[in-house]
Amino acid sequence: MTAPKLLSTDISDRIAARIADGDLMAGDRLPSEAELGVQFDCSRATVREALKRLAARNLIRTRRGHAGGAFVNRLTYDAAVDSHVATSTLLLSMNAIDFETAAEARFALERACVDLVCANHDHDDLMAMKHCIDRLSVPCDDVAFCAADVGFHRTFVDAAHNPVLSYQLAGAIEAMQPLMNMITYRDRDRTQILSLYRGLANAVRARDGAEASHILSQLGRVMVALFHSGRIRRGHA
Amino acid sequence: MTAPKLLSTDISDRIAARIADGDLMAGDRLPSEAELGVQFDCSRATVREALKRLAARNLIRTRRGHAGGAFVNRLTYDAAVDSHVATSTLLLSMNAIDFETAAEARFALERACVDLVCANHDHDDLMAMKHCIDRLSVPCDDVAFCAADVGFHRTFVDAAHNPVLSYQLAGAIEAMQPLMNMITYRDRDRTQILSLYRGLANAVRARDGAEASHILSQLGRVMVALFHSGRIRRGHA
DNA sequence: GACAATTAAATGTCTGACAATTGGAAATCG
DNA sequence: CGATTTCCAATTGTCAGACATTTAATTGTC
Repeated sequence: MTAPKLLSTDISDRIAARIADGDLMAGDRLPSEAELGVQFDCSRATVREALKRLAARNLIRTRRGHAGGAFVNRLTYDAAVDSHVATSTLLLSMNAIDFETAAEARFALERACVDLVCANHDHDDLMAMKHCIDRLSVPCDDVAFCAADVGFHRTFVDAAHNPVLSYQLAGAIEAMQPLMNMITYRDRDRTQILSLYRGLANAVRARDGAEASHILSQLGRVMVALFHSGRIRRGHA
Repeated sequence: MTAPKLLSTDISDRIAARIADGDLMAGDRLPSEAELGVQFDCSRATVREALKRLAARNLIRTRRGHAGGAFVNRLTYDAAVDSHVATSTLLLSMNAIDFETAAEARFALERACVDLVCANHDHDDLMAMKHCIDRLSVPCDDVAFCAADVGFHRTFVDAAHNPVLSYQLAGAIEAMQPLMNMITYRDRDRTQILSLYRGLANAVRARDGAEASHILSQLGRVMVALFHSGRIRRGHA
């Protein structure tokens, strides 16, 4: 007694399999909804529900009009990052992950980038990091500070010049933002964090991986300490 | 002139936002399709398309029958890993990532786990790693070898005892399997890899992070060399 | 040849209906 | 009274047909 598969899920699974197998390539056009209805021997409404599933997974996009229809999507890095971030955020929020676990994972992952960042970064990366630090230096509310903070970390990761790494890390970094948003930063907290960021940027410039790694570990400890020092706002944005 | 949002996507986005905000909690029941149709002033068909989108993203599940309806899902780690793996696999396959880039990212990420694995592993983890090595030691075809290989790496990562890390890494590890499946392993290749795995397991047992990290770097180089040595099968499974 | 009107093809939405499933309530039987 | 069966109502799953909307190609006109 397996689950009696619903018709619409069966259809979407079959089409998804053809895409994953490379049978349907990016850019290919699927038959029209009416034709698919004939092929799968079901109504257009059922086909549509199957297509909506695929569209939600970013596997296809639909265009209306004369030469419209459903087309197999090329999955871009941006779309994949969006999807990854959304899933990660929901996972953390729905499973009551404690801050230590999330922070431990995040800073471990960022340390994983250190060697590549030191090896591959260029002048533009350093400028981008400096720009983020400048943004963090001006007075602003906690939410804006956290948003700029996320920007700094993503800039750091991108400096590894490895898109797969950037994609994977984006999920970990962005998903932590809701947790970080709960922290109320005092001025001296911000000063301390900024000082560590400047140190990190300098270590990267000097291509000193050991120092950069060390600073990231410190950062992790500082964030956990901040979180546990009681300065927690309740009721997120 | 932003994109003229479709009604059904607008509805699914609004419901998704309520879930992400914690307004709708796991287990909560949404109004029936008919009621939602009244609320959003649209037909049931449109509501259904919106709900199918949410179902495809694992945000809700639907039950038929008397006390049925759409219920907010608790996003489990397993479901999140499945989604992450599917997205990562598609991303790599559709964007023609070169093996170096993917391998560089993967082994960097695994090195990120080394310290935690050495610190947190227990006896069960060591046994699980040994079991995977045993499976890799028996003669088998390349596909089975790769599958067992994936098992070893996931066991290693899980030994860090950080579910967030396991979740993130699963995407990187599993997504590389199709690329790994293209390699044809000679006996001496397998011997070399197994020897490195045994060394890794021993380093973990000895909680020697530096040695484990070193072995992982070696592994990365070996895999890239194997891939570039011309022993590539074409036409994946 | 350039521009406007027409048209055809396709998706987006609506309406109404029926089938399938499920949980609970009512009826029945021991 | 208690256990079992039957029935019923609520809800999703599917179907059929229609109309609205959008878009690109075609045709017609100047």
